[in-house]
Amino acid sequence: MEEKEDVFRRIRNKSAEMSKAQKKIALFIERYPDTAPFLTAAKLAETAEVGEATVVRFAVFLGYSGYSEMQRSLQERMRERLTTVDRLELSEDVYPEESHVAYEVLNDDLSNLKQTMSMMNASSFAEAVDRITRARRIQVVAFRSSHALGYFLTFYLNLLLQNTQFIANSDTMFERLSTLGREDLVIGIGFPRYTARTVQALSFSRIRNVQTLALTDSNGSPLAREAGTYLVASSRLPSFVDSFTAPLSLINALLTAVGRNSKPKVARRLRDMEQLWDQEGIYFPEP
Amino acid sequence: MEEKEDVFRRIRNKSAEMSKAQKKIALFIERYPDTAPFLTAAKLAETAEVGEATVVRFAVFLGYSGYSEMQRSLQERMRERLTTVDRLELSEDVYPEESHVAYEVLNDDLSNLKQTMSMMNASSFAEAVDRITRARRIQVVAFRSSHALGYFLTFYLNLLLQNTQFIANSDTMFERLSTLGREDLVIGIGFPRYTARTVQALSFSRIRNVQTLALTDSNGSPLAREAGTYLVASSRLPSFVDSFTAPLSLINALLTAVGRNSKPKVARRLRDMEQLWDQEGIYFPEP
DNA sequence: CGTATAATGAAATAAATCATTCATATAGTA
DNA sequence: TACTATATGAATGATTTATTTCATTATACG
Repeated sequence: MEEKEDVFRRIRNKSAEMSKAQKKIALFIERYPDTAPFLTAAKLAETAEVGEATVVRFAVFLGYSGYSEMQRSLQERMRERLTTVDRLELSEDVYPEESHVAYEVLNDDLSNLKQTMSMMNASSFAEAVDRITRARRIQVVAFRSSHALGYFLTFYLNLLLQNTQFIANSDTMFERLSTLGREDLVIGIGFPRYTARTVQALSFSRIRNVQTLALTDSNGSPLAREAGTYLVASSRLPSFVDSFTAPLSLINALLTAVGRNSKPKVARRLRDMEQLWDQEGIYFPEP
Repeated sequence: MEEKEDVFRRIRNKSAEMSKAQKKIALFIERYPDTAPFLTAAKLAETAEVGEATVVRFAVFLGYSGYSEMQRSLQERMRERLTTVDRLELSEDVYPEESHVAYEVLNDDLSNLKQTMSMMNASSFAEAVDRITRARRIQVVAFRSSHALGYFLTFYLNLLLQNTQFIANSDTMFERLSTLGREDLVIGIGFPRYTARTVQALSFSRIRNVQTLALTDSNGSPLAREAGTYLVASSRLPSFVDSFTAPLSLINALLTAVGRNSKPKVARRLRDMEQLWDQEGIYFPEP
């Protein structure tokens, strides 16, 4: 089969010899591949903050006869992407052998997310957000493969509230837990096969009247039994790996909610960070 | 919020009062929803075998100001189709106020996954799996919020291959990278705002003929430019958090593929680990 | 069957969009 | 720093595309 010379490949091949303004255009197209195909040359120029003529020259530079031809190519490519996604729902066998696994797994994670959405308990979620927002100190407990989730949650909670610590190995766990009181919160994260220590952390804290929140995979999980509030996210995959995709998304949701909830305190801090990011970044404004 | 009045709904509502030629147009749009948005009025007229004027009148008949507006509506709809999951459209209203954020975020992560699937490059994926499988030693480089992803990937690669190390702070990075050779692999993970060190790790390694693989958010990412092979996963959220849901799912896919690739070796290893875990009581006993 | 009414499409006109020009700005080099 | 080569964008011209007009054809109805 003929080598596929779509816009994105051409951009990649020629990116070395691009001028400043051309790079702006390239970056925009790459970052917004489903907006670009519909834009007129003028609109694209405006959004990428370059002159209209430069956009046209960019198309020629990539080897097209003009802007129109490049646009058609972008549209063609978008149509292909769409059929790829749609076909997925029909049959998995259509995909080339070498990437079949990828579609399988991503598709299962799609299901995990949908499942999680439909199982979501609104009041538990609200309660979780409330507890996090009010807590004096927060300890996140997550071992082994859940470590990644715990780290992520801790990282962002500290960005928001500056009161969170991460317990990632069990050596000093109980010492640290025993410093907590009833205004503090322990967040335990555990998925099959559940780590015994995480369950212990929750029950230990609950007995001592420390608030507890669990992120786990089902209502029947041992963590759910021990925690004052718990949230559920599916993690099944036809693989030896457990999928933390849905739990991670749930954590995104929690963080976003906490961020919006504690507006006055957090808002300025976030705005400062945004500014910092803007200054340092080479990002395009959203289309 | 205003009821979503897309072209297809309008067509259905008005199909009773359509004339013969209008029915032709409606049928074409419904049958070729991913071609129609790109056609000019003349082309659409030709393909549907009606006059050009009739096409324009059809748009007005549906309540648009003209053909252009209908076309924009079709394009809008097409863009949404690429990311939105139809089945869930209903449930938005079902979500109560207090957990609406959750709905929003999880739904956006669904979009991210879908987007990632549609952008997936099959041959790059296969190449990535191959490089991981063949590598003598693997170094994973991931800083700041990508840390969680890096940790997760390292954790499982070690489970599978026992040859992976994680570079999470930059102090000793170059020392460690300089011990690698052409049979080794560096995996860089970076999302906006990209950490300069991660990019440096990749370019440093590439120059020294060490194999490189990047996980990043778009073709335009600086990591993509530096890496021998790169995989793309969307990470956009309307929040201060970046979403690593799709990247995580991609990592799941990589791990699963690597696991299946090296079956006999891995299977025994996994069995051994299970035994070990059982003996040490790391995991909570299954009920 | 004949007339009134609505629908249709080819062609003319209006609007939008693309491509080119040229004066100015920027980057690279001696 | 001054000079050259290159890149850039506002303005203009060319082309494509949408809309309107109007003569013709199809349809409904007494």
